[in-house]
Amino acid sequence: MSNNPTKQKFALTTPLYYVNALPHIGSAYPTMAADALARFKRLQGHSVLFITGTDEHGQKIQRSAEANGLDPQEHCDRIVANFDALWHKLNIQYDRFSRTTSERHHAIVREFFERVKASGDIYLDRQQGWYCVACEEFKEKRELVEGGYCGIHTNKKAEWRDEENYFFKLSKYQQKLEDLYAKQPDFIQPETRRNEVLSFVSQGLKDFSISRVNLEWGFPIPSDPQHTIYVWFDALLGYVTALVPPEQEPTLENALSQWWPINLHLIGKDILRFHAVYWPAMLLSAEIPLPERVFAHGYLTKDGQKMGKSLGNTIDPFALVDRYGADAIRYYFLKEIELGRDGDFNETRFVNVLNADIANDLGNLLNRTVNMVIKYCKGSLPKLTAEDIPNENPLKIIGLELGKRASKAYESLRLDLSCEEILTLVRASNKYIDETAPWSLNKQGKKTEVERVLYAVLESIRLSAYLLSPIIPNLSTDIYQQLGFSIDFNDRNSKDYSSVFEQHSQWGNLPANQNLNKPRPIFAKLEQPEKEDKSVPL
RNA sequence: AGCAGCGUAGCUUAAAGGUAAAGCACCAGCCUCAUAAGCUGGCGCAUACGGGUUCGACUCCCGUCGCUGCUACCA
Repeated sequence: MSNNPTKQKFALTTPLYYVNALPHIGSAYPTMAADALARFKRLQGHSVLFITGTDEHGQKIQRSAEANGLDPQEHCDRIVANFDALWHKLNIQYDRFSRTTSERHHAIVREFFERVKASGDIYLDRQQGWYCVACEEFKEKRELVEGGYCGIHTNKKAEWRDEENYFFKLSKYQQKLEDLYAKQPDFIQPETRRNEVLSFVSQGLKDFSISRVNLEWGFPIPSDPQHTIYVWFDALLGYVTALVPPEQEPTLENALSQWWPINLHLIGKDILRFHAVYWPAMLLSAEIPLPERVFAHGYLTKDGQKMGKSLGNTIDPFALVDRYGADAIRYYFLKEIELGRDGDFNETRFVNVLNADIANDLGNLLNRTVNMVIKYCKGSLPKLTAEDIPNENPLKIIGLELGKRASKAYESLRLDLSCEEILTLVRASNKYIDETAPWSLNKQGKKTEVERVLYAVLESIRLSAYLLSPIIPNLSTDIYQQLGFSIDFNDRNSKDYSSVFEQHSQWGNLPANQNLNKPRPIFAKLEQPEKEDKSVPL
């Protein structure tokens, strides 16, 4: 009866977040999505490695630290603690937290650099031009405003620099990259992002510089410590470092032996090029197999507007979780926004969605049904199995297809669609109750019919909770426990549910005679936020 | 500026030539097992605008307006 296929491996990453400031909703969003996918894969019985982490080098970090009177490392440690705290608040179950300031990472960076150098893809060249310290980059003359100030940082005067930098021969990989995109059409997702990359690459690739002089906070170029390795040959390797089991030596061999190639890099669209062009080229140079998929998520707006410090409309993820709880936040961002597109946060909409879907449709459904079981069936599940429910039963019809449909949606990172699919069963269940009216059946003494109805509904709730557990693990656990299970969806190692996806994702899995627990609302209805005084601004 | 994409009911989205759909919000009716939840119905008289192709266009073509993204080193 062992239904345990060979464990498939699945490794995925979030971006390694830059620690120049406290974590914001823009970091929380992809991390929640990645967590949901990781949980789904674990649910399917896959062996999962979920990597997140931080990118901690660069002049900006050094500056931020100085501004706060801190040593850079101390500064990083503090910010990292905040990231970690937020991940815990949001119930993010990462497996590895990769920090680019770790010694282990240094070792990987060094080794990787040498590999690429050995391929003849690194060379020293002179770079001259106007340099903006704030941007940390060279500017074209046309990008400067009057007086030689940076166009972006108009209070910063660009400095003339004439310096030697190390370069990576990206140009050499033009054809190989184009072959890759053609051969692996799914390498870059979604489609619009892929098209952007294709168009970019087709314009012809130029080598890019991978070192800076006058940059202290970073790793030195191994053979030439005057130079510091600049972002991409440092940060991207953070994914690789994370693959080394903690007890093993940080070598490329150890890193690549078990979990490579990474199956999914979930990133923001701002760093698409680096993941979809630079990164595969670097790996080709180092003769390392390529990741499977790079998926760029969209950006968030608040009430239809770009978020920004200057606008003063940022969303504080800590405050949001404190106010509404992790599951509510996860649900909103994952269900209401398609991952590959831009999306909006609006508190009124947030409250409406949570109340409608979670408090009313799902929460109340559970509550009303468990109550009926207690009243009409003495508190334990009917002695029935799925075979006792006719195939024409509307819930059975939907339920039997749901596992497949939801899985397909999860696989393609359409978490929104997955939720929507599941909700159709939830809604149908409420409708089914009204149509069959178990309270009337009970009065008429039709015990068997009451039991069938309640069984069908409870099983539908069970399946819905199961399939939603990657998104709302706490609520799913709560539902399962009221249904009499002792399963905790936050228990990563639970043998109770991992590896038995085939059964649990199937409608008809509810055990007969199980004792239900006392019904209590799983999610209290939210109040609409105070209406802001919206004085017309015109 | 060039290239690409988008613009559907108050909101979020569906519908890739054939009577424009769903959820939320709002209103009414019904029910009572339930978290004033649920069910039914209604409202909203929605395809940015202007042309064109077609028997027929949200869908294809052209133009206008608006928004977004990309156009190399934005950690």
